[in-house]
Amino acid sequence: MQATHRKPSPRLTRSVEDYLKVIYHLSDRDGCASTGGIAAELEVAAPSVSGMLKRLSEAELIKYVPYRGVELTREGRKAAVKMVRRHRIIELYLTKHLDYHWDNVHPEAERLEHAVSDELIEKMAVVLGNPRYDPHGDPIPTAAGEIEATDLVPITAAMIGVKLELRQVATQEPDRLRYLAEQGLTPGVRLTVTARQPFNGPITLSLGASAAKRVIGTELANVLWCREV
Amino acid sequence: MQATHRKPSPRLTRSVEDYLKVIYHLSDRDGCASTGGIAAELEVAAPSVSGMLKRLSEAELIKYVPYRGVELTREGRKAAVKMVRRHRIIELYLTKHLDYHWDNVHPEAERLEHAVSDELIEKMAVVLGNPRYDPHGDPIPTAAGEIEATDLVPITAAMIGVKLELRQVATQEPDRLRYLAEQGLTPGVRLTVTARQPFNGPITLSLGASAAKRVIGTELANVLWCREV
DNA sequence: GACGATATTTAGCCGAGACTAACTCGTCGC
DNA sequence: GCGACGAGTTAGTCTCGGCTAAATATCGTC
Repeated sequence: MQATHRKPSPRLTRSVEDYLKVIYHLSDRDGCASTGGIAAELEVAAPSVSGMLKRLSEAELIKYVPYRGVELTREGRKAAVKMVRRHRIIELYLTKHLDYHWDNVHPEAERLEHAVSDELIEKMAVVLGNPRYDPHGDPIPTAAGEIEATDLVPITAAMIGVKLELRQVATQEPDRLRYLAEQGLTPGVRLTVTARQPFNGPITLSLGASAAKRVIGTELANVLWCREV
Repeated sequence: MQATHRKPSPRLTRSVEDYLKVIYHLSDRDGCASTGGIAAELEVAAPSVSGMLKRLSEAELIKYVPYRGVELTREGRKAAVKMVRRHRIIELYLTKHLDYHWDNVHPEAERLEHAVSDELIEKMAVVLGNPRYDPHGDPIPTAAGEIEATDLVPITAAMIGVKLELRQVATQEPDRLRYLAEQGLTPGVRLTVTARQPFNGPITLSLGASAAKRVIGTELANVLWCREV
């Protein structure tokens, strides 16, 4: 009788926000989130996760069947998407206005996202012109909580010869990001796969207007998501 | 033998940062910080303060004599001044670049100051041109931890007829700040006290180039700090 | 110099969120 | 259909930073 009619939003703790965000991302990627997966992502021990899942479940932010798995409730998803919006707006703001780069902005955003108010996020969004993508090409959810469904393929799965646009770079590792930027592989660039070696061998790309060649290994190629143009 | 030769800076908690900052401000204002004063400022119960003071003392961030009082150590003061720098840079940044105003910027800065990195603060400082004062006229400590000694008098203590510059507005209350701004009483403005009613009565000011008159009560006048020009 | 008012500390408690050690469930191989 | 193994949970502990109630110290007053 007390659970259905209101939400005073008593401000979630930093930890809770982190768990929700990770559950959201893992569900998105793998279809579900496991205790072990969450533990690995947050770098905590598995029993800590079990404990938190129980609390989140009581707060009705997740649906949790022990030994089975975990799923966000509507409210939990809302909170998670809000964190994603915060994170991506902050990343974009820092790169556009405060001399951060796509390879070092992640940790700063990771801390700020728990401290900013809704008001500040919306002010940043206004200054940025209500942007739709962050520096890595990830879509920014709207203030209402809607997020664009991405329909991208990893470059490793693209057909040879098809004209592609690089849309998303799915890694946070500074070294890789720096290397990719040096190679001109940033969101928005046009490219075509011109060759692919067998047995997960390197992929050859033809890049942009200059048609410059690039050869990259599959490990790196797997973080490059494209769409046909 | 373990205390004198290094400081790995294991990153203070949010609470510790808050306590140090409050102790710094109270010592600055009253000459010393009492348990009760700290408790009132942080809106926690007195025993919570006692407990924290013990911990801070063990961490050698304060010198603490039970029942007597508390004083920052060199290291504690350094940490406190760093928080002051953060707070004031953030306040100025938000007002200059993100459409905040001096009457609503304080709570936002209060949360952000615990989340930002040194790097972000220095980037903000660069964008702001290494500013020396925040929106309320408070001096911003340097990155090295030096803070300008202010030698100001409250307008209630100023002599009649002397030309003054309003330098600092020492309140955070939104209503008061809004009212003062409406009256044109913001840092930098020139003014002269033209009359003062007895028994802590209102003070009459002549303001800026226009010589406009303003009458304000002592309570408000006490937050206006000036220097002779 | 004793007394009462006020400030402060101690004692004991709680919840969040982490940990390790030990137990249990689910699943896969035979 | 039974075991074994790995993933997940329970049990028990810890620290931080709050709280209330009760004890104690300090200080101003007579």
